[in-house]
Amino acid sequence: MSETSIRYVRMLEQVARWPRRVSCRELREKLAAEGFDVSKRTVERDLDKLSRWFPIVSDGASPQGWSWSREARGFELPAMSPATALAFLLLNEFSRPLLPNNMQSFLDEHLTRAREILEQTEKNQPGMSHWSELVAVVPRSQPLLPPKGDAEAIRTAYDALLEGCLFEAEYRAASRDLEPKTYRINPLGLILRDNVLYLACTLFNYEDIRLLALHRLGKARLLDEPGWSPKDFQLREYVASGAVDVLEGPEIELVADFERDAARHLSESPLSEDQQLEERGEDITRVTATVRNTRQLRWWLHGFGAAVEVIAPTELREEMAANARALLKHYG
Amino acid sequence: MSETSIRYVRMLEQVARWPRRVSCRELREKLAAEGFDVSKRTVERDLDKLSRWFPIVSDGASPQGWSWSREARGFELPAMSPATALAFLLLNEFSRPLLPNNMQSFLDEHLTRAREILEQTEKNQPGMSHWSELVAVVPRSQPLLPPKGDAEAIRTAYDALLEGCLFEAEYRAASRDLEPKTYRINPLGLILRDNVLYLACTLFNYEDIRLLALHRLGKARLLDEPGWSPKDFQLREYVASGAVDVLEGPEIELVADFERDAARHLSESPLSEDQQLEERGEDITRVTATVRNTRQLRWWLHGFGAAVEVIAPTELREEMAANARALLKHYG
DNA sequence: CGACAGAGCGACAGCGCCTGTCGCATCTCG
DNA sequence: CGAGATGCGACAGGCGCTGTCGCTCTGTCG
Repeated sequence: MSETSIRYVRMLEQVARWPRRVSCRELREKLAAEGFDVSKRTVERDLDKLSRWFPIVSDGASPQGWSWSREARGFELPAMSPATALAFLLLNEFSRPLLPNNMQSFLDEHLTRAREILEQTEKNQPGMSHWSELVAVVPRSQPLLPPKGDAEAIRTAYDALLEGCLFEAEYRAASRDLEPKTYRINPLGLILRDNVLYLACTLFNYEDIRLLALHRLGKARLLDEPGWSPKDFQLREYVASGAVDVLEGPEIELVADFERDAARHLSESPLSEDQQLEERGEDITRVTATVRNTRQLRWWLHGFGAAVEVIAPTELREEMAANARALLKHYG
Repeated sequence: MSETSIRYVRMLEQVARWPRRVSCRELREKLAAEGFDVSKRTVERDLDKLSRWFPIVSDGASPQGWSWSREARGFELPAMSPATALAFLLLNEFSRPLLPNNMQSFLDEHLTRAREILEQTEKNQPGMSHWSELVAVVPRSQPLLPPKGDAEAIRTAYDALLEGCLFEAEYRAASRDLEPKTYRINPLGLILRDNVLYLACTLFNYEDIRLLALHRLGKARLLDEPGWSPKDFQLREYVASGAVDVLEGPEIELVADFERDAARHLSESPLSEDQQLEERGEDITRVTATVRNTRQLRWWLHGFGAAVEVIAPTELREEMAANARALLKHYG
């Protein structure tokens, strides 16, 4: 079989979505690296031909820069299966309130495709409910509205992180009235907490690690300077060290008495691999499990209100007791 | 330009991933529907040619069934951008403990691709940290382990829902010792709650809506009978009606005093569009917002422990007070 | 068991698409 | 202003693609 058709497909792969562009010269080199040895003229002709069938465009400059048009509806091979499309929809419903909206935007093209797939599937199955009627999410936690940010600036931060270079951006501090300040930022990693994305980084030439909330960035531009890593920096260790405000405590042996209804779901979604449930009659289930002693744990236990009584460890029980006394002071 | 190359791409689109298969005859009809009028022989030849360049295989039966091989690494056009790949990674980190594992599996091929994209990007940027060092998630809620289910059975449920037909499966009731029973199931919709997927459906010829936990299904097979909708059934309304155990209450005007640190994140991730914050000195922030009166709301308020005092509405305040008294009884 | 329809596939000839080359116009940058 | 690079029209040759034909094989139905 002629290599021609295959070359076309590879060319389409090499052309990236707008605003990234590729020149004929680069394209020819990349193809050569894959074993397709063709003349410059052929590459030019191919791009011209492909642009008649696919939404790829040239910017008209010299040398020409080719890219997939911004709103091009792409596709994948093999095509997304309807079951996967359904999973995407569910994921979207589920994660919308839990994820920063700028992160959602990265998944949008996949969601668009998922909807197309389902619509197509539906055409063969008239009479069924519409796909949007097939999935629903009952949220686990109180939905909070995700913060809005400057999409352009956030993308720049992603790119800088990936390319390992510095960037410059304005940052509005948390206190509202302060003027935004411009920083030279050396990105080290992304941290997602609740529905806020933080960028771990260093500023200017300082060595200390800072956290910037991505949605407070603005007016960003990439710099042509390589990034660097403070010695021995490891994102996971940094997070585990508690710098992000949530202490990863040591493991403890938790013992707590739950009202039976409250404990029921733990039999299917256990707290830990070694969790044990013990019915103690009179509507009480005793739960024993090895868990990390975190703020989340307290939050979760508090959530049950009076439906749970912590038995051990004693320090935790004492904390819960103190909290109960403080609560009663509020409500007299 | 000849239509030949375009036809190849369309053919690759029509061929689905294993175990779904397509025959030469079907393929020819589909191509004809798209305007590619070619002879049967040509389709046969094309498939043979394409299989030399792409991981598509024939099952050897007669008539032959063609599909993308099971472990084929697909690709998409235009290619996934590195920023999107990073978002996928973050999403995966984030959602792993919150989603049923069977749902994760549907996203696996996209994750594989995301990792490839990042690895390729990294090759041009040596010296940077590895991509897995670029993202971290600090969970918002107590991580529970997602329940494990029969992947095959779950996929069958998805397929039945999409194709609008009945299926048959075993179901293990929540009480462990009961024998699994076999049901004829008419799927109506999927509901995700916490990290458990439920299938809204009717059983046999009954009219009443039931919820089955997907991970308790086993030994499923599609039936060749069309599904049906109970009259006036609407998934969203069904969920909103509180059938899924979480009551969607009416809207209330919540007024509550938070400790200042506890309220800080509400300035960026507000409870509602109309939320108002008011500093009341002495480390107290008063929050006013219109929210739904749900169990989640109580859960969320409880989570703060003594760091929040509900002022209005009075019924809710009374509930919180009662809870405080009950708590103190536990801890003496 | 036999007949028939449909599918797979090798062979072949002709058309037309793809390709490298050449030359000229245009653009960019020093 | 000039050198080097890029864009593109023209052209001829080669070979890849296509429909047709015929043979073989498989599965099905009576």
